[in-house]
Amino acid sequence: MVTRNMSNKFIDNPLNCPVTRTMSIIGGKWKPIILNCIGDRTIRFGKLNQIIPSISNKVLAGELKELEQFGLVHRIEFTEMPPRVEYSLTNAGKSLLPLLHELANWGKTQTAKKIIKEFA
Amino acid sequence: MVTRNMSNKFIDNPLNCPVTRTMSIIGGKWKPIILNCIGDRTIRFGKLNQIIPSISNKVLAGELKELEQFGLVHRIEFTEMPPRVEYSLTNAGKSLLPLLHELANWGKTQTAKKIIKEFA
DNA sequence: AATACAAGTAACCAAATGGTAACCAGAAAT
DNA sequence: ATTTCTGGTTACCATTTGGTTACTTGTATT
Repeated sequence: MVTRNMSNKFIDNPLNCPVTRTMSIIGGKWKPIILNCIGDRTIRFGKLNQIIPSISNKVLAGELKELEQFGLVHRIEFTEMPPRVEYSLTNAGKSLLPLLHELANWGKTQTAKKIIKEFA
Repeated sequence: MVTRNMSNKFIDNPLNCPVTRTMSIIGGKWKPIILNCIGDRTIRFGKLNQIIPSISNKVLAGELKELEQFGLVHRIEFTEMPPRVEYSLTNAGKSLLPLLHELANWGKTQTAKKIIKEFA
């Protein structure tokens, strides 16, 4: 199995393609939104759930756990009752912010809005 | 259903979130790779299939059809035998190139490579 | 007469993803 | 005594996505 990218370099495996790597890390329905929502602040689980009410807490918990395993998100658990958990981006996570910003910017264009309007 | 983005604006529908819009247009396993592979050139179906051998021609055909419907890809069919079809990016499609470039760049970082190595 | 070519399509199947609803802990407030 | 608070987990189900194989078309070559 051989993949070749735009500059005609051979790639023996899809994960050697940089675009594929990025997408397999932050692709999916919720990850970029979550990362973007955390941004530069420290935020509690419940607050995230408020800001993105259309995500179920099961899925939110799962995505956050994955992002934490990837080292993109930092999780601090306070052993209180009721529990408190705070999330923030690690430096690796913050390195994604410019990309996420571009993602958001393109989504603001008329082009994007028109496509969504027509097909969603 | 109400979503609020980083700047704390309310969003009554996930598709009012720019990040979600972009992801629902170019997200998925293959679309960003295909767009990036087309880039600034005109390219035949078979050539794309050579460059991305790990995609089945059924899926490649489907993704290209969607991208064409979105107005991101231009398709010219020559009525010859055997058939010839050429794909290129429309201006709307080309407006994605900076974003795709950023996507690729982040995928080239050590951070990305390390995550892939550990979890794929 | 059979085979190859390019660009798909059709039928079918497997896996990943996402969603729902119920439940848990242990202290504090009603 | 019951309800509330938070940050989850579990079991289960539906949808979406992606993948495999075989087939088509008309001309040209072996």
